[in-house]
Amino acid sequence: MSPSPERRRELLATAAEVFAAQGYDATSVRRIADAAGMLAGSLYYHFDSKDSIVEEILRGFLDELWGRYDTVLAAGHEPRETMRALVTESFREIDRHGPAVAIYQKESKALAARERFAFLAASQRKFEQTWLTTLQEGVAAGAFRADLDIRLTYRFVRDTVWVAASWYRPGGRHSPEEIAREYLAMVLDGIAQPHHP
Amino acid sequence: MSPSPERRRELLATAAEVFAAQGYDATSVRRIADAAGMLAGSLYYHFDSKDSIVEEILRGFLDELWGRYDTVLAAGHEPRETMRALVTESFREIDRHGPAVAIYQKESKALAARERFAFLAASQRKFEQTWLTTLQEGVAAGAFRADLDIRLTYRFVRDTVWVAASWYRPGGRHSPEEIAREYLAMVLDGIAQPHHP
Amino acid sequence: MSPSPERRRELLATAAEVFAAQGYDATSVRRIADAAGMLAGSLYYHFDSKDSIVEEILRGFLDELWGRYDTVLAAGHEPRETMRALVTESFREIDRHGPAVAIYQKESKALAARERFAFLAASQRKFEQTWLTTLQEGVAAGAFRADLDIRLTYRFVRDTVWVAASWYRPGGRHSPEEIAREYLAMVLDGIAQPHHP
Amino acid sequence: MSPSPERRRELLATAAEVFAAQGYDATSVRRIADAAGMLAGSLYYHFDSKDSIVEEILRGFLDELWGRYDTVLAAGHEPRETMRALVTESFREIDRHGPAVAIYQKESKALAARERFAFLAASQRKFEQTWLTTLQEGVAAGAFRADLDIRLTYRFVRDTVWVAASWYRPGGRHSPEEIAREYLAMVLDGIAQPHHP
DNA sequence: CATGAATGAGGGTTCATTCAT
DNA sequence: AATGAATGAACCCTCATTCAT
Repeated sequence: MSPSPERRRELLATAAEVFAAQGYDATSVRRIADAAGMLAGSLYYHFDSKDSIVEEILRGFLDELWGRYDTVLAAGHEPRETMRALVTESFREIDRHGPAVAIYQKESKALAARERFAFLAASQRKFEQTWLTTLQEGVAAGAFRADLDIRLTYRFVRDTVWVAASWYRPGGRHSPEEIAREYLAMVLDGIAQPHHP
Repeated sequence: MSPSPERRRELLATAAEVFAAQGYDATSVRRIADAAGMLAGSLYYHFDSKDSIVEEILRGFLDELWGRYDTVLAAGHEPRETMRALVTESFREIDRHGPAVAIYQKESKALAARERFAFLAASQRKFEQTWLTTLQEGVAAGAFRADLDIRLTYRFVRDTVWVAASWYRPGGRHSPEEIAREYLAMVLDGIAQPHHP
Repeated sequence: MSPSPERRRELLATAAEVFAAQGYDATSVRRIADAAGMLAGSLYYHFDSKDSIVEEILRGFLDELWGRYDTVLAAGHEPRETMRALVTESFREIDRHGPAVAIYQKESKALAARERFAFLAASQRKFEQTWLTTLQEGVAAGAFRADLDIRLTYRFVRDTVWVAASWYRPGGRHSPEEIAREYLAMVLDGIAQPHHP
Repeated sequence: MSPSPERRRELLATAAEVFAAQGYDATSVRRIADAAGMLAGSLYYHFDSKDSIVEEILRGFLDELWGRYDTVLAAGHEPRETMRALVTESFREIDRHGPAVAIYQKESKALAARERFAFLAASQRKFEQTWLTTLQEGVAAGAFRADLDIRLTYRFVRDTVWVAASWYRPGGRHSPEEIAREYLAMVLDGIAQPHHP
């Protein structure tokens, strides 16, 4: 539609930041336009609607994420390594597209109920499948404890990873790889001192 | 203020469910009134404003929660037991007031910026203090690994616990105590099989 | 309707004060009820509606006023004395029912357009008639200047008298009779020093 | 703010007429929009709020008025001439901005209590100062009667001048200068035939 | 590309009024 | 006589969206 995809990308980045900071419903189109240095009406030259803006933000994020996830999964690692790679890619995604992830984390549940955002529900199902499979295979292979409640563990893992988007700031003290390592250490081996009485 | 606290409590429960399901900003006062079987204007006989409704929901939740937390902390357990008790109380609170916790989890960041909701920021600081202290004492006592990044661990723990409010349904397959146990097993001892190569 | 006319009169006095202080439209029924120490709905035991309250206030004021005016007019004084008596009665009315007069002064123009308040327009016409006649007779009798613009003078006189209700406080430094005397001195003989060059 | 001051001025004139006719509180924003041939919401493209509309109307009126008053006062006339000039300017202002003056006359007392409209109270104080000084100097110079009650006279003069806005119609039988002359004749020399027994 | 001006729906809220108790 | 609770209409205002320029 618009002849300048760069301007589009700039506007999407601006919108994502505002959406992430204030919430989708609480953010007015005018607020985004202000941040972009234009009038509200002018945004409609670039986008069809407010909905289409979040949609594009979320699709962009999920497309990129699944590109990386699929590469990881196609590599056919053993479960522990698969988990490590998925978690690392997730934190990298937070590093690259923090606002988009924050929007996904906060708004996707409400948005997914609407037809336009059915892709969110689809992605979520695929996500769940991926993790459940990985965890099950890990248990089967003896890499993970045999007494794990797989669904519960999946939920904990999923939430902790994404919720990091709400506090992570790029360029801060920890690189995404460091955070991933720390997180995996906690989840895999626990925070308790092993042979403590 | 209003001499019928029962009706108030009913209305607060109704409002909490709607807020939790749709988000605070996306929920109109009319929507709440519908769910309560009355007209929008009638809500204003019981409450001053939409803001005052969430405020009361959140204050009620935090007051009860801190009552229990303070009891735990006053008991002077060793760090591992303190952690166990705090996590268990948290899941119990989710069991009792799921919607309130979900609202807290999703909206408190945006709300806390407003003067009216300064108590949210205060509670958050106290929360952080409590966990950081518990973790530090645990490390000092040799109960937790010496190489923990305390702040990072705090964030992971905090988020995973509260985010459970978004999927937990009371009366489901798992009691809050079971979920707490499972969660603690994961966080304390990890999900990895201990002596796996 | 109500078996206690005293309570009614109290309530009317209270309402008149609030209406005078804040304006009819800006005053809510609840505000009046607050001032009377009851709930808004309870007022409807005594009165049919908000309109009926002002109506009763204004009718009471005009009935009393016209009672006095009619007595003055029936006395058949010469024009100057008639004017003096009318002005004095007006300031006495302000002294007795200041709030009612203030309401009349501020709201009657807007209210008079409505059928229910047609008596206001009727009173205004009678008022105008009375003053025009008095002034004309005064001119004819040589008591007032021959070159007066009667209608203009009527308007000035009418407005200045009633507008005093907006600042007059009973029990203040000036009695209504004093104010009337001062006012008449100004209007009849002017404020200028007679033989000033 | 808005780059089309003409439209703004048109809308302000329309709003002033409606406010003057019905009263500020009794006038809905929708009513103004109707009179302007647009929808209620559209007014908010031009103005921040209903309050800001009256504010701009009243500020415009007072700014212009004080511009003229200050010129008169700076000329250093003798008291009688000052009074004549002030009254004449007042009626001219009514001629030019009748609705604004009518709003000022009817609503300023209630509005002045609010912080936003503090400039009304300030103007009123300056107004009072100006008239009291003029009258006092007139008495001192022997131009006005020595036995005048200055404050009382000020109130009468102030009210009669402004209250004329409630009946004056531009383009009618009397020019503002004629009305001023008639008014001054009454106030200065009285309406009584001088040597009447 | 962007603006200026408007629309129409819906937002939170207030209010006069009603009525069973 | 008065309360407690509710109604329904209207209020001021915000918002996503449109479109001629």
